Amino acid sequence: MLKKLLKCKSSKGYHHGDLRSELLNQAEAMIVEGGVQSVSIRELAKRADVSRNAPYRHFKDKHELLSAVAEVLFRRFSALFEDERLQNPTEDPLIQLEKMGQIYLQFAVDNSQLYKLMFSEPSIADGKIDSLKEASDLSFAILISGLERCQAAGLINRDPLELQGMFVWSSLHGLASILIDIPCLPVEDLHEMTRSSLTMIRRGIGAKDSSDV
Amino acid sequence: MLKKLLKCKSSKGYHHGDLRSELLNQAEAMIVEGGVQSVSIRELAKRADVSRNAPYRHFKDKHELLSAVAEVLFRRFSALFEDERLQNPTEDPLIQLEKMGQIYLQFAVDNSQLYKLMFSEPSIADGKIDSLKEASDLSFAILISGLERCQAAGLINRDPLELQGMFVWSSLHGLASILIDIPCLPVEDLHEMTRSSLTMIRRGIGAKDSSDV
DNA sequence: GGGCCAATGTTGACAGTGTCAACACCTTGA
DNA sequence: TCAAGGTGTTGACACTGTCAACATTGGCCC
Repeated sequence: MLKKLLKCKSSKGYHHGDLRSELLNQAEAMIVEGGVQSVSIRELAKRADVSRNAPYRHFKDKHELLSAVAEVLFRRFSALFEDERLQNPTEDPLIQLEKMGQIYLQFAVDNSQLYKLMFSEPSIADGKIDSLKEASDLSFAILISGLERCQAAGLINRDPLELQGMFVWSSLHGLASILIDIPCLPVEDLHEMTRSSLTMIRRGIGAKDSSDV
Repeated sequence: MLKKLLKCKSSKGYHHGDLRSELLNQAEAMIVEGGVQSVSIRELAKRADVSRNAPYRHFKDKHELLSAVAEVLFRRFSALFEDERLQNPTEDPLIQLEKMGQIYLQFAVDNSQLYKLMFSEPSIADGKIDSLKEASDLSFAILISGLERCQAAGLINRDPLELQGMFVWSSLHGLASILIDIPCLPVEDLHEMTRSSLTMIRRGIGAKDSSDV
């Protein structure tokens, strides 16, 4: 076992040592460079310095490979939110929620190709890959718990958590998708757009007074 | 010209008559059946009963073909909203807006594969295809004008129209995308989910009272 | 230690794909 | 009538995902 770790990536023998991880990393790099479309198993294998069909020893097919990448991303994504909360544990939960929103959009814009993969791939959809579903549920659970604390503190309405979570997530995901897919807006506007959207998520578009900027 | 129309789709000669439309229709059908992924130029040509490279006389490449399909869809999409407004021209603009929201989500769910194409294809993104950009802008313009009327009637806040439109569109698009890509929710919930989202778009998640169901 | 077994990597093969180039046919306008 | 150009066809190429058969290795039991 120790030997395996030591050997990893050094003196290339017949066995690679940690090909699975290597493939995931290279696939991610390829996606960043040219989008999901640009990923081919053969090119991927070439990058990992391995023969064209080696990846099939670690992933049933291309779809399973991409799903695995998506899973890694969802976990990294969730970790961003966890970190935020761990660093400021006593903060006003509503402010924490807003920060999460900013983190969400920043991640999506900074990693647009990766973000697209996370949702576009028909991967969460077919319940085939349990670990992926689990990883994406985790992100949602963190959002829900944030909303729960806000409700407990009387900072937001006591609507059903699922519906509220769905709405917040929708709004963020929608904005992220639009910013990514229709990049007519200069990136500098991201901050204004984000702030404005978060404000509207809080107070909606309508009626009542709007005296809080 | 008349001859061309008459000949269209009858006695197949060397020239098809209206291959471009035929290709668009068949492509749409293929997308509905198996998603964008399932569309191949060759299979498409086979369906149109024409040799494999004939499509290239009408579309530079596959991307341009799919963009053309997307354009058709955007125009059909916009027409749905226009129809709604034309049928009830004097209605309360806020109610009109809510109806548009329902139409939006219904279309997205009923035509999930087509809806995905409209946004997922890197088509609006690269400004290459002007007519597509124009078609998608049209949808947004209709939304904006709806919001404008609501503002004029004092039914919603007088926030900048672009920001407001962006927020509403984000929320709808996000919900649509999630419902499509993560179909864990039974379809019966669509109505409840839609209603809840539209309510939250109006009054947000937070603070103030929430005494209006 | 020796030898077997499963895991891992490799090569051959095949059908399918997008797309370019060269050719065939047909409609139309001068 | 006939040339031109729009439209459809066929050949060719490089590339892809993936199956099947084979090669090599590391680890485990005797």
